[in-house]
Amino acid sequence: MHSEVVASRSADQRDSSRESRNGGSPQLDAVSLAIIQQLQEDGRRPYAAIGKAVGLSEAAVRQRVQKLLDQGVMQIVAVTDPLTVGFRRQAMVGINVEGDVESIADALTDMSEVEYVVMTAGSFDILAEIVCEDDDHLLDVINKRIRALPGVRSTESFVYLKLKKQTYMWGTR
Amino acid sequence: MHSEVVASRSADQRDSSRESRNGGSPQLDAVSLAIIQQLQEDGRRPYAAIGKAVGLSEAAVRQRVQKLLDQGVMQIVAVTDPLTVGFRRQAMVGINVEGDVESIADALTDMSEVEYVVMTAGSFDILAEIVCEDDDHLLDVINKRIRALPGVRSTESFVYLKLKKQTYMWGTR
DNA sequence: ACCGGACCTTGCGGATTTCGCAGATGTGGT
DNA sequence: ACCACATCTGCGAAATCCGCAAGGTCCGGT
Repeated sequence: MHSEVVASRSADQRDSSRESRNGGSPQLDAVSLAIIQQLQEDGRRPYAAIGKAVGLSEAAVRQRVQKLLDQGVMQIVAVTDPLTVGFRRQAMVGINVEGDVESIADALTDMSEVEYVVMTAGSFDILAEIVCEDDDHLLDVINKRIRALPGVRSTESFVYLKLKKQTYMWGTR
Repeated sequence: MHSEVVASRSADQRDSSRESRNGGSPQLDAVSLAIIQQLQEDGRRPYAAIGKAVGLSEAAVRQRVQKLLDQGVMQIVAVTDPLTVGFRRQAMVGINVEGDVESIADALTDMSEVEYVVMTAGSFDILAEIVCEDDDHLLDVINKRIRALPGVRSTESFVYLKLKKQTYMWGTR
């Protein structure tokens, strides 16, 4: 039979009851974690190779991956460096709102230039990341479109000077 | 022969000289953009299917994708929802620095809990996103590790209440 | 006008991967 | 004990990947 992790597999599986002690919706066991880890290194890695690495058959890996995708636990996608794709201006915008915060957040979500929207506790109600082609574009989005939303009390912008880190390695620790 | 886009293909390719008017380092033409778009929808989509969609042969798509990966223009990876993977506390931290900003940014980059680091213009010198398992963990990272860095003058935290949008759709517009 | 380079196409096998299904195996509920 | 359910394994069959070779076209340089 194949390799390293195999011996302890059946035990590991039973562990899934324990792992499910995370509060997340569809509980993840150690094996699924390992699979995700593999796919975080290379989203196109073949199922057989993953199976060998985590101690599962090719078919089993396939089923797990499919379920993880169906459940929305993960997705396999191409991610790009905004700079090389022609977006030269980015900014984080802190927003303060009067009235319904969530409806403002929804409005931001509908803007294609807005890459990231999160409601927060602290001196901002919402943080939104904006990706634009140039300064004009950025100015337009912030001043004409965001500030124009009814209920937006104030905004503060943090223009990106240099992106130092950007990982997609959740669950890898 | 195959299908829709074929007729206008040779013309499209010649357009690539125009598209290269973006300032990005390794200029991207419209076809590569379209390929990226396909892989943003499904990172495992077969080359033949992509070729049909963008009007290229399977072999050509294969070569392009390989080059895009080699050049670091894009990567194909699994991305997960932090919540379901067991990280229940996230925050954005604004940091003010005295002295060398970049060395502080580098120090943050080395922390595994720090998912995102960017140097900014505005009332913060650095923004860092932190992903933690629970409140204790978050508190530890912010108070014990970040504030402990020599040169960090002050920090302000924005704990995430609700993530509303998170896309990886750059270049898709 | 000519050549070289970059890129695409078509075509082709062979190795690899994907995919569906049937047959274990283990677990929990009644 | 027995059944329902979930999961894993083990296959072939089909599809995909991958390298390679032989052109073709367009462009820029000399």
